[in-house]
Amino acid sequence: MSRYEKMIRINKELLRYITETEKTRPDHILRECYGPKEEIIAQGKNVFSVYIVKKGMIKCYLTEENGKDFIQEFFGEGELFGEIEVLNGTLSFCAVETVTEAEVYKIPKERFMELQREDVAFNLLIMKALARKVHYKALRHSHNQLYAIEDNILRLKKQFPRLLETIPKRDIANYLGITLRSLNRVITKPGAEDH
Amino acid sequence: MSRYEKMIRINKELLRYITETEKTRPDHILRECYGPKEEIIAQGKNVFSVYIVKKGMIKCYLTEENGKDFIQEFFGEGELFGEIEVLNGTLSFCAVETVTEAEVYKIPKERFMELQREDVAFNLLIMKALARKVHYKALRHSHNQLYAIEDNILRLKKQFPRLLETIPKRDIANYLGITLRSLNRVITKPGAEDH
DNA sequence: CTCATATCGGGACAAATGTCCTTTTTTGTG
DNA sequence: CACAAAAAAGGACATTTGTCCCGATATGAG
Repeated sequence: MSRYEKMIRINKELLRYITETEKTRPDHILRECYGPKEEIIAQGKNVFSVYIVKKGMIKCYLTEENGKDFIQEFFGEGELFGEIEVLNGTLSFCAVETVTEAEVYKIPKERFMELQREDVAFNLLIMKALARKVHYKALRHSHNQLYAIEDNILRLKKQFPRLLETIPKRDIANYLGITLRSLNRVITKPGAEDH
Repeated sequence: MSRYEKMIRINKELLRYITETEKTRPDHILRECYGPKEEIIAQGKNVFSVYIVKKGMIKCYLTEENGKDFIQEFFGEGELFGEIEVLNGTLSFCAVETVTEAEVYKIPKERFMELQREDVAFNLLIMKALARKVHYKALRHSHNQLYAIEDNILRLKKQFPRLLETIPKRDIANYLGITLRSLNRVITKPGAEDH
């Protein structure tokens, strides 16, 4: 693992905290359930709430003007989303869509901002979550850019051995910012023990 | 410009705030001056303070195990650094080094965390700064990955017309995660009016 | 001024990656 | 089951990008 975070992002601390908070002070903390492949946030639209994943896997991706998709992150338990747009008052620059069935906590933005001011512990958790995202993105971009596709795939498989059986190839390719063809070539390549 | 942020990051709001704060409540807000090409933070070391750029241009880059460098950001006036490591309690994953002469505000980490709790306005500014970084990195990574080198350079030149005369070629290449040779090829290429 | 050192520019070739297509397999739905 | 649609696999070729050079041109220290 070394210094790298797992491919599918999780945040146990935040999950624990929000679970607790929802039990003891459930004011305005909602819950929503989704089936697979449902869109939670659309690209280019207003974002009215901040979300924390309770269960399931969710992907966050953006479609470029040339039609290509790029997956920014896979969100797992405890991961946060929607906070960027709420904090900066911008439209969503990504689409957020479930991969598996999923359940999320949903906090309306006004309530979220209120919580930031009132609840110091929550505030710190959110700050840390943001800092982790920056850190993660920095390392990921650097790697993707500075190593060949093969190295990047090997790295992913080390972080997440069941990668190829769990996540559709197209998503993996979009996560790496490469074509499906290139992904297949590298996977099939002699020496790359599939399994 | 459209939805893209400038290449050299600035944060006027934060600069204004810290300037004001330093005047009226200068407790533990220090100032430091650097010449060009001085290292402010070393990769892999402890970070003891959070910094805000007062003046000058600073680069933030990381050296991969294969010896290649990747520039994460160019910091201009008001930009924040060191906060990731302080918040997460990790070692620096980047080196931070002045490009031009520069002056920075320096806040010891204990004082920074204290300010987070005490000063709601400052806290919100930092949260927003973090959210901006995530946003910026997301768009940048997506572009770099999904477009050809030529498009990426054109985009940079649109954001920052004096790019090629201001920043050394090697730095531009490291910022794009490409080789110097590839950069030169694209710049020289017929049709790419240099100027 | 002079030498050592960065920076710059580019030729020639190799390797990596993308594009375009076709085929097969799997999956989901009536 | 039958069919349409999605996912997977991969051939053939074009293009992009990297590697390894070498020479020219600044730039800075003594």
